[in-house]
Amino acid sequence: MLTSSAIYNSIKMEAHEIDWNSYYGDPNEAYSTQSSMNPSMGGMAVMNTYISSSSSLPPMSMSSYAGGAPMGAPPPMGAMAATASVPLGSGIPPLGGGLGHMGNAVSPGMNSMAVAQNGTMQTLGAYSGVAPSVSPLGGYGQGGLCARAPRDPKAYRRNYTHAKPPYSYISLITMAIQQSPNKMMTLNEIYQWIMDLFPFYRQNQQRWQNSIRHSLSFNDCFVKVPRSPDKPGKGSFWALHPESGNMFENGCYLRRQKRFKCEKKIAQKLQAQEAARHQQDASGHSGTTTCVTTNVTVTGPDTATIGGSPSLVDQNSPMADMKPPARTCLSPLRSEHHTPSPAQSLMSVEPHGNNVLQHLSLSDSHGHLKGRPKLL
DNA sequence: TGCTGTTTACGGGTCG
DNA sequence: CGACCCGTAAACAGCA
Repeated sequence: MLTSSAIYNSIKMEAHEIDWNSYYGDPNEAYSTQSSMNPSMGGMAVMNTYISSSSSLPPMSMSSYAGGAPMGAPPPMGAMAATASVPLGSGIPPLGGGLGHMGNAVSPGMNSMAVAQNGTMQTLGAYSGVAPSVSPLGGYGQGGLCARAPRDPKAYRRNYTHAKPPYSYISLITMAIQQSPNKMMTLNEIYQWIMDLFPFYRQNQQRWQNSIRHSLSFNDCFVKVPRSPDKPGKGSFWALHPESGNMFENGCYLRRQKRFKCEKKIAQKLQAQEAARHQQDASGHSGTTTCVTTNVTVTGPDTATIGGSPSLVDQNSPMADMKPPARTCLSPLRSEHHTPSPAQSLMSVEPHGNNVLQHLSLSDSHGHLKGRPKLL
């Protein structure tokens, strides 16, 4: 069984390591850790109530997740441990055995919330180590790091349930997608998943949902998977770019170490801009007979979209050049064991029955992680 | 009409 | 201090 200290040791903290157990010494505190609920939870000792418990969940229509695995009401924490086919803490690698691993290890019947919570369990380890500047806690709860103690700590802690989680939207989306059976979700499912887990996001929905949409579109690490004709509905599925695997290194979901960028996509964008510039130049020199030729290659309606049609992912498509990342398993979303990459997962559910993403695993990658190559 | 998706812009925070 | 990441707002287009 993993002890909380084992989890602490296994996760690279964003900043300082804080012993929340000692801070929340009072088990009756609203924000005490939940290890007392079930000893078998092991590492759950570091879990706090940023994650919604079942009791706090309002009745809401649970959408059916991709793959048809219905998401029921989250079970109590104790039930989670009891229903998990893999005893929590026993088969989980000390590092990198988070969402991705659990998402595949648990029985399909086990609701995805449990998986998510299991996965977040480790994430919260990093969470508890969040730097004051990053955490919504501010200086709160930082023990010796606390710049100014709240006048009424208990009252503060009670509001803590609905405090904003320290995860970026990209992290949340990544977690949501990773925990889904098919490693892809619709926009609405992502909304639901986030709201189910984090009460904070049940308010101001317009604001953060706009950010979610922006994140999905703007970040190359998310790819759109069109619906199959036999699965009509609104919106496409969203999956993780196969190359985006190590955005969150060392289990830290607070801030990406590297930003995933698809080089080919960038190149195409530059080419398009170049072409536009040439065209503008050409029109500006309309008196001349100069013939401007460009090398712009049209690769499809949306270079970030995959699986739309057999011809969509061709050799010119950025997706055609993707391959599963070399997994050294640093993120809790990935497993030491062979967790199917998002691409591999998608292969089994590709809407049109084409192994579109097979391309991804066969050809060289043009995707890369841009940004700080160095870890914390 | 509302949702989904894309894009641009801007400001704040973090890191080397 | 610059580069980068992130959150937010907003405008716009397409679609069910």
